[in-house]
Amino acid sequence: MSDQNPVPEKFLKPYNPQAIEGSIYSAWKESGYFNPDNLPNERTESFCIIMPPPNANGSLHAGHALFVTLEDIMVRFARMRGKKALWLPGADHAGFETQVVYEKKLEKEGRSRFQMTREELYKEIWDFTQENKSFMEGQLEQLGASCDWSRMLFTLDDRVIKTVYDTFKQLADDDLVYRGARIVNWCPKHQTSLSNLETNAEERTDKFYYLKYGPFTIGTARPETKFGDKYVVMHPDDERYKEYKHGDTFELEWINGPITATVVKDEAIDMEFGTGVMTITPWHDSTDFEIAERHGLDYEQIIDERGRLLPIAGEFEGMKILEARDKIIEKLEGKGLLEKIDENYTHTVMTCYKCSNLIEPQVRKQWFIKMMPLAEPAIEAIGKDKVRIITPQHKKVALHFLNNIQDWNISRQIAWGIPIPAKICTKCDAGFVDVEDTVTKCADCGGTVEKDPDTFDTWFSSGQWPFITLGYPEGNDFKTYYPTSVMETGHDILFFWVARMVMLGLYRTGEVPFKDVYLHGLVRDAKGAKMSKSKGNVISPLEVSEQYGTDALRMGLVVGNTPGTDLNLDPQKVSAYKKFANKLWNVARFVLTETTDFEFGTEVAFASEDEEIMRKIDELSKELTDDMEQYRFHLASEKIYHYVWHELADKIIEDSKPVLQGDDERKKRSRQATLYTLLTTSLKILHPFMPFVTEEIWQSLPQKDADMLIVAPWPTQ
RNA sequence: GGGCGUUUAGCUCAGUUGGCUAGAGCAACUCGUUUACACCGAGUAGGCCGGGGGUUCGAGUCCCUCAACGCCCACCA
Repeated sequence: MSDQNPVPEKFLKPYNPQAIEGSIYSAWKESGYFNPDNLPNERTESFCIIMPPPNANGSLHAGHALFVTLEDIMVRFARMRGKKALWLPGADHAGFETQVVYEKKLEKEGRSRFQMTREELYKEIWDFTQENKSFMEGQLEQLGASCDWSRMLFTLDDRVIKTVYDTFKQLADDDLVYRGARIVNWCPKHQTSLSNLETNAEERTDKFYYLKYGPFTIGTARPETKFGDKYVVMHPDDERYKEYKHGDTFELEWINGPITATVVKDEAIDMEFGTGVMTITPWHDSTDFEIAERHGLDYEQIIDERGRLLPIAGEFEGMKILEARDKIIEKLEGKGLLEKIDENYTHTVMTCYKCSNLIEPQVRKQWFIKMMPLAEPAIEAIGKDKVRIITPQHKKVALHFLNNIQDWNISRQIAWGIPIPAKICTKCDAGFVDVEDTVTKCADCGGTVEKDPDTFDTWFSSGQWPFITLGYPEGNDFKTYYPTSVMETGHDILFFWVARMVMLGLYRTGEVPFKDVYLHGLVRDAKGAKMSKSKGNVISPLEVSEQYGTDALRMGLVVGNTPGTDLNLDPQKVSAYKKFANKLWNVARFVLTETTDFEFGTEVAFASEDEEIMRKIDELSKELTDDMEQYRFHLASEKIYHYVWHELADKIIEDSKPVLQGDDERKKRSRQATLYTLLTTSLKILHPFMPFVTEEIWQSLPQKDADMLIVAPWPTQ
């Protein structure tokens, strides 16, 4: 046997991912092919994915590994199919999230953000994120992300801020921005307001107190808010209280002495609940706030931003609400105003999604965006599949959200974020949008103005990410790649991010930001439990990648993972795909060993059984292409796995042994050519899923149609 | 209180528009040191596809209903 195509020695040992992944990634990077401007051959059709920018505040977790895998599969597939394929990476400053992470770090060091100036804090968090950002880029590389690093963008880069300001100004000019005293979700620990989406509803069992309030009995779970209550509210149709008229006043003895109360009739009252009568605390309760707004009632702050009682509480001033509660009840009991206590009252309370502390609603002046005018075009786009959410259940959920959308509070009282370009009057508290920084005095009262100290909700800028990253309005990338092909992200941020990108994208550019939406689920542990540090079941994708190889990790994340549903990451499953990588390695070894004497470039007379074998892989390729176009990666990956192992290796190779060792030269040559084609085709269709091992094998092929597999033509091209 | 989803082999899950004699990985069992691979091969066992009803020549797949579990949204003091 002549040896014109020698088999590289590396094939004599089992496949070792750790030894080759780094150098393969470097080779791709140096090739420049991650940047679509450098791709070979003329490419007319463009393809673009904007990466959901990972938060620059820690390591990548399993969810990141999943999105990298899915998006990398899509972009590699598009690249091989001859498209101008761009995957644009980013890093997110992640406002509140990062500030919370940093505060914890400060806490560990025995420091606190409240002892620092905003500037000091900002500077420190900036350095912290920059460090994390480069760390994170290395981790994305480890996972094989074939994204275009030359277009990398950070969410606090100047270009981002400029575009965000332009959008804010346009919204203001269109009368879609207002500053209003509204009740907001206030977290006393984090000292900021939060959007509704940033709170959790938690069921709790608390005491429910029945208190004598003049001639009435009122029920409350929060006696500490009742100091200023001077309105007593009941349903207009409640027969029990028909003798009391709206506007009646009466004197009564209350916590800290006699007060005058006024009767209010409002339909918000549930006659079945408690006694059907309640007093209201408009400053600290959203229902109460709305009742007060409807009737033009007074409201007064009882609890400060730290969760302590204000002077109105008299002797209780300065106490934390929970400490005060029992003492207040004691006093009420002493005065004979406590009627009874229901010990097993269950209700839902709002908690901060980060610290789980009780949300203390507060009335504050905040910037809001009117959402209905923005939501309407988005409802149409999603309803008519101009933005096609490929999982029908999420389409329904998104439409439901948009149809019931409420105005969006975009003010955050934190340092880490994009400052709101606005001025506030120091005298009358009026607010003015001021992107050009030209407002010097109050237009209402002539008073002096100061910069608004608040920052934007981070999702306000993130919501503009697709068109910002592509350089709207003038950038060439915007013209080439917008609307982008697909947005792939976690279903948990459908409202936070996806819906807002659709609304703001349509608002700003008049076009949808992406044509398709692929939502993946939560990555859970092997048994389906949610990963958490406290449970100790967190699986680090980077460790898994080091142990089994990135290709195996990727297969473990994608095989059987139906779009939109949660996925269990099982190291045993990943281990199985490590074996598969080795299987492929040995298939390559076999084929290369058996074709050392094959003369490439000469005519082959194929035997009919070989034509049949090749027809089958062509069929498979077509089927896979269809699956991939329809985002059925979970099926495509499994089919390739099955083909390579149980068809190519178990059957075709086994059946080939006698042919290759036989003395029919024509048949042998035909089979050699066939096996070689099966190998190259398998490498191609497997490459989006297992990029490293396939590229490593490709580099050792004596005959190929592209220097690198990453740009090799897809079999059906 | 609304909405969405899940229920298929011991475990974790696939099963795309109804054609399935229901699959995969892991686990289990039997055999096998055949020069691609022991990170292996050949084979075996294991499921009234949550319950009930319906549509259909045909249902894991469509419709109704019940049950269990899960998720999301929501201002009951």
